[in-house]
Amino acid sequence: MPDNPGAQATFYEEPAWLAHLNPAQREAVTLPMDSHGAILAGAGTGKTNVLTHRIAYAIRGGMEPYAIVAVTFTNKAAKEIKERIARLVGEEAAGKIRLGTFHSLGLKFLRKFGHHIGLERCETAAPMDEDEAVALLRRVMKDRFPDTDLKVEKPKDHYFVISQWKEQGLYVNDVPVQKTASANFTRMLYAAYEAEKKRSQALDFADLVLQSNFVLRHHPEVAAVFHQHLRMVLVDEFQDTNPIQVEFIGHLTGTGHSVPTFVVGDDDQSIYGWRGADAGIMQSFLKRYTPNHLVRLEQNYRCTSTILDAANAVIANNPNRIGKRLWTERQDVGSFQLDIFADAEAEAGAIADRIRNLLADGIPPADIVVLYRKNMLSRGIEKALVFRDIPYRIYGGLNFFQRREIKDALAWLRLVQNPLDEMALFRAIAAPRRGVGAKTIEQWKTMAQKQGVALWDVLHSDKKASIQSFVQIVHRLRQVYEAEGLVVLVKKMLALTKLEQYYITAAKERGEECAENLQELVIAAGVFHHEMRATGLHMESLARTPGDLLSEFLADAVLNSDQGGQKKKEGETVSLMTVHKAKGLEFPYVFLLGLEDGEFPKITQSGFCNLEEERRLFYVAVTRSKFSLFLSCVRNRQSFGYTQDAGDDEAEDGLDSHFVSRFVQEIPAHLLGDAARLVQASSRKLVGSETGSDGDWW
DNA sequence: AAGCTTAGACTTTTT
DNA sequence: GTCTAAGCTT
Repeated sequence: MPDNPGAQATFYEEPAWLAHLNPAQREAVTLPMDSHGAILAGAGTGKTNVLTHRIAYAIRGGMEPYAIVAVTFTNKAAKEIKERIARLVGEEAAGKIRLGTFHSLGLKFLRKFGHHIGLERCETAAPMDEDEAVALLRRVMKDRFPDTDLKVEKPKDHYFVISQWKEQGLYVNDVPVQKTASANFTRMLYAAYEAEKKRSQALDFADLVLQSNFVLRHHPEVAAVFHQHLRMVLVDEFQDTNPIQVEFIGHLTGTGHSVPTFVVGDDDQSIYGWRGADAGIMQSFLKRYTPNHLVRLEQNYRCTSTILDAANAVIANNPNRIGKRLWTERQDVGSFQLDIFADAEAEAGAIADRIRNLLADGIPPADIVVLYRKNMLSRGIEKALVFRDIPYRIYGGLNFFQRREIKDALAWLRLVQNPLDEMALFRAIAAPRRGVGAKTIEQWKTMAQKQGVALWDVLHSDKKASIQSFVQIVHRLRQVYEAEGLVVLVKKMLALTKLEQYYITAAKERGEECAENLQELVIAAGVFHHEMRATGLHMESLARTPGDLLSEFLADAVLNSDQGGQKKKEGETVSLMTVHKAKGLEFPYVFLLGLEDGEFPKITQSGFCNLEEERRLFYVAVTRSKFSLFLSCVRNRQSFGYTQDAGDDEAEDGLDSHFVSRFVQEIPAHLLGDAARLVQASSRKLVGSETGSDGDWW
């Protein structure tokens, strides 16, 4: 390193700006720049701080910002990291770092190099969302396998399996012959799905990474450009990466992993196994990327010792950990309690009351979060909060860009961006209705095929007035966009298509809401425009193509779909989210509800349960709390409008038997106080029920 | 082709 | 209970 000052400059020992870091953090930040590093960072141990300081350390040492790639798992994390780096090295340098999620980096890559896989107009490409991908598969099934009963062979199920294969890195020809007829049918569908996708120039989520890998594999000259220019690759939340993402990283770091790679993660917080992530990925990194340094961050700055004791005790039940134990210097106790309610209504009411009291005591709403295992559980709390006039914000669930009216509007925008987008065409032409249905489209399709032209060209020769006006609107909007930009385009689109009036009359009670959402879309476009202006490029990337605003906006609507469209501002509301969404976040007051065994851990109807992953999920939930943690469960929880009893026999103190989550029972009794007695009463039935270490357990 | 009615699914987590 | 898709009617 010393004899190569140009590329790596001088890295001094413990500069003053690193003085506030603890020894382990400082060691991680200042690891030799020419070796790989794996940072095992427990919850609340300053993981992001280490990552951002490592980047700043490199830049201050003379590394060019654009020689650094940093990959995160969510857009939110990318944004936060960028802001924090900006504070360390300034906006300009921070803006040059190639930072983004795997998917946004993959998209940027394909926008530049997609022509290698036959992607036309690749520079403005955008992926389909999941609904569209499933719809495409359904169409394939109908066209190619018309005898299939779609109620038996559900498109969604097949899409799920195909996605799993793709996340594992299996291309069509890599999937082995399956054991069951149904699985082999999926295998056939995979090929047909890929063919149709290619024909219609569409991409699904997995393609963003998988197809990028394909290009990098088969075009070493492209890959070479990256590892020649890159000096450092960093991966956040490395425990959640799946095989195709690991391969993507491998392509960037080059043959023999010549580019120093710095991964940060926590095997105890690996909660995306269902998406192909392998909790053992940290271990295999240590084997494959050598030489390397492993640094453990175990001092926790977030939680009280009570909460840490509980979290450590629960996670200790997982075998196969790299192993670490969080500790804190904090002496304050906060509060930690469990409540058991009769039903979900009582639970929601009690939580909402408690939140109201906290707010009355002057606690800012932004300090409070309600966490749950699955989105559906937000409903009860929502109701209770609305009843008490408490402002809240739901993260995740059905998001803004997935609403029907918004998707219709986006279809118009997509058509303006690319008239050859057939899916957008079908959607836009029916919103509002203009006398075109399945039959007409079939005719057009055959006509297009016969003449060897695009569907869009066929529309031009149609003499019907409604079709002509449709075509005219698209052309007119294109001119509007080119002359006046994105925001005016969205406004004019609503005006010319009369979508708002259409929904007000057609959607009845929901009409007003639809119209409001469409107005919200104008605002979202304005915000997006503003952000792009402010930051130069929204998604910094490997392939920094300038890209036009419309195609960036459309891609953002798919890749970053949970942002935007929320009327209440962040910071003024209580937060509601799933535990998955909460990873990486922290709140002084955390409510964790729905802690019934079978719900959390989730046990499927077939009896399957990935107990270790569920336990990690519980560990993530508990360690979000900076001060207070309120756990709760109910004896009866309704689902689908029906009441289901939790247990059929009763313990002597009137409680149903096995309903409290086994994870709660793994918490040392002395930490739970009064509630421990109740838990113990319900735990007798559970003794010995845990058989296997993971996977199926009964 | 559009609008209405009904049947069935959804409920694990997300880019 | 709520939402969507398929089926039936106009």
